[in-house]
Amino acid sequence: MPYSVKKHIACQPHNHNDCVDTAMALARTTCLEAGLRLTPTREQVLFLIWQSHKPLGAYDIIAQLTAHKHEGERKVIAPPTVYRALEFLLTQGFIHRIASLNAFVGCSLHKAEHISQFLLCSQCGIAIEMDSQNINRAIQQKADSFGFAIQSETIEVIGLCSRCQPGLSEA
Amino acid sequence: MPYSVKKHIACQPHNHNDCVDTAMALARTTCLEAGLRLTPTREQVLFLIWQSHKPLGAYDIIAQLTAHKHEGERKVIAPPTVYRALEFLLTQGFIHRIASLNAFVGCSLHKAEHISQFLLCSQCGIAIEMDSQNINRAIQQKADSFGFAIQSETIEVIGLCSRCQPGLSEA
DNA sequence: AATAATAATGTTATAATATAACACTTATTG
DNA sequence: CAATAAGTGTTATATTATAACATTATTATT
Repeated sequence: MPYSVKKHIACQPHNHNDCVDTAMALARTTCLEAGLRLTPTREQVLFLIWQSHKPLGAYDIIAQLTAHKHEGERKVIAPPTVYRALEFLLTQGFIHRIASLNAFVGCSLHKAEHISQFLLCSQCGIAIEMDSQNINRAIQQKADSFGFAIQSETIEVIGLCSRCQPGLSEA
Repeated sequence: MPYSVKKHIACQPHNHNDCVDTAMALARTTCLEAGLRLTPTREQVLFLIWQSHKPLGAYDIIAQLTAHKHEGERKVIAPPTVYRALEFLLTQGFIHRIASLNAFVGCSLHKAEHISQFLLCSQCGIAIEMDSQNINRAIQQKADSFGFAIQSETIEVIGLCSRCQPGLSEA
């Protein structure tokens, strides 16, 4: 691997618990400050999404919530419950929806904008969130040239991450 | 509207039959040269997609095929038939799938690459295909920096087209 | 604290999108 | 013309998402 290639945190060994903790803490703080309610359901859904290293489907979340329920609890989590939590988390910018995968992933940027730029590995499934001003500018420029007013963006680049390419397995 | 704003062909009054004819002719030629079969089903599906000014859902196509069948024909078009045709057309690059809409739209560029860049109007539904080398470069650059090998791209920018913005209705 | 208003969740049903599996037919090849 | 491959028909079902209405929990108001 060329020296100039930097590895995304998601592609390096790291203590993912820290990522999760940071994200959860940020969500709690943000909700507290904005007077929004990070209810147990919403918090659990956010946690499960963050804990996963890959984008998680809504029904995966349902399955995990059902599996992880406490002993003696009888409740079955139905789709609307999860989809409502997802909608809340999306609106707050805590997660992104990956349209090409019908799945959801934690937002690792602390911005309110509805811009979503991802590299998605077709082999291991990892999602690397980009934050490229060059991409933003290029898109803005092209949209301007058509008199098009941008509301939101879905940028999903499918390919092979550095770890999944033959001959690029070493750091 | 500022003078610098160019209008996409799709946003201008134009004889869309010409667009459709050109696209169909290109598909026929391409298939002929490549030894591929543009069967009646595939041709009909491509035609319906091109005829539509908005991205078309698979079940819209099924409905139209069923409605447009000739008198006396008894055949019911089932989902697999249409999805197979869609897969063929996608593979050949004759159409694109818009992931954020679960819909399909004709490819107005004559390139084999699996790059898909669209401006999608959230009001009128129009799909404007972009072909920006600046966007490509910016994405390629960012992908390179992560050692990520691009296979395909889904670039979908949602917003308001020039015709759907208040105060921008005149040419 | 009791009440009203609001927000969130539970529940049932169903809509919308997509594919698996196998049978059958049509086209192409040798 | 048989053998093979390619395409389609058919049935069933998987997957993703939402509508509609009842119930519970939270917050604000008397």
